[in-house]
Amino acid sequence: MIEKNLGSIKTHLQKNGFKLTPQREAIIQILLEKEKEHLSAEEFFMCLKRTHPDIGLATVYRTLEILTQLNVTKKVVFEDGLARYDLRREDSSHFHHHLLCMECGKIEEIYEDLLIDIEKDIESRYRFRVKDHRLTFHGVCLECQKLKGEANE
Amino acid sequence: MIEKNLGSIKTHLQKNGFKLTPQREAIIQILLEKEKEHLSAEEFFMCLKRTHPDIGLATVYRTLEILTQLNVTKKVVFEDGLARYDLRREDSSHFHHHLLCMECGKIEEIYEDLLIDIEKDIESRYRFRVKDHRLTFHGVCLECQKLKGEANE
DNA sequence: TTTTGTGCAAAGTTTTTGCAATTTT
DNA sequence: AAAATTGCAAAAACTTTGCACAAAA
Repeated sequence: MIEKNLGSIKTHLQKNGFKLTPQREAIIQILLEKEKEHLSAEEFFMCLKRTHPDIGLATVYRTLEILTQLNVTKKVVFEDGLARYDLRREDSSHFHHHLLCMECGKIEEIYEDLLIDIEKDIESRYRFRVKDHRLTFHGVCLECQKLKGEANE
Repeated sequence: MIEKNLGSIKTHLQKNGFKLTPQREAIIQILLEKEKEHLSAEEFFMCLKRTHPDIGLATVYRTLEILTQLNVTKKVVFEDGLARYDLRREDSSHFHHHLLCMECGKIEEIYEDLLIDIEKDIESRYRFRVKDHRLTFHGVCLECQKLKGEANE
């Protein structure tokens, strides 16, 4: 339902009774531009400084909260405790996982649904209605493996 | 390697050059007692108040950090941003996932490795050396489904 | 014109740190 | 005795909130 373009997100906001402000638009713009990054509120704020020097950090937080509520973004918190906001690819599905390098801190994204069968299994065996998930693999990325001169096990 | 009993964790601490203090012992005790809960540092602190009224919150944080470093505990952060510390079942494996109810906030644990094949796949296709993972399903637990009078879809 | 949103500053939370005193080994 | 650990209070880091003013519908 939600496409990853400015227009549809704007429409979606309005349909839900939210007003369209330049600040919100700018934040959505960043979201689309930096789709593969995993920006924190502070980082959004920094990105916006150039084009919107007057925007307040509180507005960034408030907007990201609305977008998360509207299922446009997904709030993800890793073990550092920082909240990050990722654009959701589609509305109903949730194919989106992370590979977090323990050496350099880099975060890669994976866009595959690895969990379809597992979710079905959880639903039937635990009688838990699954709506979403968070899956992150912690490990060492290829670059850091090379740097450490690791032999392939 | 690490068993879930006080003695072995104490030995493990000592082997790694950490001293054995009553505070640390008390924290490990709570960890073992409340194994199925997902206590934050503050909650550990509260639990300890009765038996160790003089313990400082900073000590709780410091000890939990050491235990995490030694792979005795696993730090888990959900979307509320609060750090929680779970006892690891075993040292090398990592069979431990969560079901987080979006209605009542309850956290259930699952002790099955659902991800063995997926991890192998990630290792070979992304060349990412997987060391650990975090998997949480967000959804509605059975009790809340009943409360809401949901029909089974 | 009514309602919602904004920026700012202040307050709230959670976690970390510096340091003198204390405890472990 | 030497080294590590503790509690406390202060600081840091991140996020939320109150409010008067501004902007959108």
